[in-house]
Amino acid sequence: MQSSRERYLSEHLVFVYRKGSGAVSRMGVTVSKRVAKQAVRRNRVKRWLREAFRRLDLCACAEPVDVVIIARPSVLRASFREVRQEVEGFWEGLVRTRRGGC
RNA sequence: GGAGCCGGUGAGGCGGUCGCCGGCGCCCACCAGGGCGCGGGAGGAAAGUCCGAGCUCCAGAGGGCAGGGUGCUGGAUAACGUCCAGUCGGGGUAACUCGAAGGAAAGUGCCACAGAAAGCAAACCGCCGGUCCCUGGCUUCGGCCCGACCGGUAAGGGUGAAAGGGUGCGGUAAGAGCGCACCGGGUCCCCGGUGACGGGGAUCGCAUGGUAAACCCCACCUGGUGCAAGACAAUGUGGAAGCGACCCCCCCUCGGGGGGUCCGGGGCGCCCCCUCCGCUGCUUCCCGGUAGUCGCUCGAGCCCGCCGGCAACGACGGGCCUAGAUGAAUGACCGCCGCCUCCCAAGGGCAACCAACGGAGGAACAGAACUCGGCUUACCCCCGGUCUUCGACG
RNA sequence: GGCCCCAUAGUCUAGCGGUCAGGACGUCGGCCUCUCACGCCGAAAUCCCGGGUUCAAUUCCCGGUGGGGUCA
Repeated sequence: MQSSRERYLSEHLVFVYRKGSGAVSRMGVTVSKRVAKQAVRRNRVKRWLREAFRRLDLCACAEPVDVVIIARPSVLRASFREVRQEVEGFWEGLVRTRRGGC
């Protein structure tokens, strides 16, 4: 995944993605210790990202996509609402190029 | 009312919607798996990994050495560097709290700079006594001062973190435990206490500074390894190295088996005891590949009652089952109630003060990773104590 | 998750408990030179932080913080 050239950057997040190999779109999360030393803060960011991804309309995209979301240290200052908007912004930009249904 | 001390089984509650991870039951399915229902799902520190245990493997965990740890006393405990009760010594007005708190007459080392001198006594300035008159000064010509030499002195000055008990009086040429009083200290005896130690008496003018979180001595404890331990499976007919010497006995054709001595190796610091291995499959190392199942949650467990004990804790009886993930599960949103701080102030009270309604804000530190017992560190707030203290008022 | 190390000028490092914490490279200032280089002189450190032991701590002890290594 890391070798994929397709990337999308937002204020607090980095999205690395490529055409998916499975039947449905999948996602992975990277929250390093650089983001926060405390495990509880890293876990909260991961839960936010998983929750935001779960609420996307995955059927909007023509082909399945694998994406890795990397958190930047600035997410700690953001709220769940902001994080969710960034994920939705990424997904809408992706869907615009690959319109379709399930 | 303010400030504080100690303790705590507390760490918002209820309801709803969408999700996540295990368990149990039923159903569907050849399998992979899926559906429905019920029930469970982070902490007091889950953290740091600083101690102690269980458990695991190293054949055994047996002796010694090295290394490490602990260090007032008595008890608690599976154990501890923890806890409880006390002793002594600091801190605080107090409630209370803190203390690596054995030994410096077993030995060794160190004590920089400064200072005369730093551990054994020692005289730089000074003080005092004696002798001398070469030099200088004064002279009433006897001498005197300065000085030199010899001796006494630890009271004063100065140095230092520290200078051989402290203060006062007497004493003396000047001084000095030289003598006395009080304080401190050593030795011995008696009494109380299991003991640390405390109290009392006698006696010694007092000799031998500090440092052991310097080496060390004494007492006690301690084998290593850590669940990525370890077990089973899956995966390569992969590569390299090792498998010794001699003697005796038996079956006796080649050959095979057993025993002994030495040698080599393993036994996770070293040595010993003991023990295992030394050729047709094992050991060690390297390279490639795979991260599956178990270990994995019922345990020195939690709650209640009662008894023993000042207490830590223990005995008995009854009840309960309370997370098991593996790139790693608890999140998102909404409603109501409750909590804290500040503002406003109806009202209550003799007063200090308290305070309804309303408004604004806040709710910490932090996420199990084999499991327990502690310690340490982080942290808004809340509750309790016939707790302490200060202020105001009656 | 377990275990084990390290921390000293900008960087890499020395440092029996005792004055001014030593050295190399680099940086800055000055001298030398017509200028640069070389050379010479000089400057810059909370010894990671907080306690304790000691007369005295970079050093010894305890507790934190931040880095690094290793183990299926």
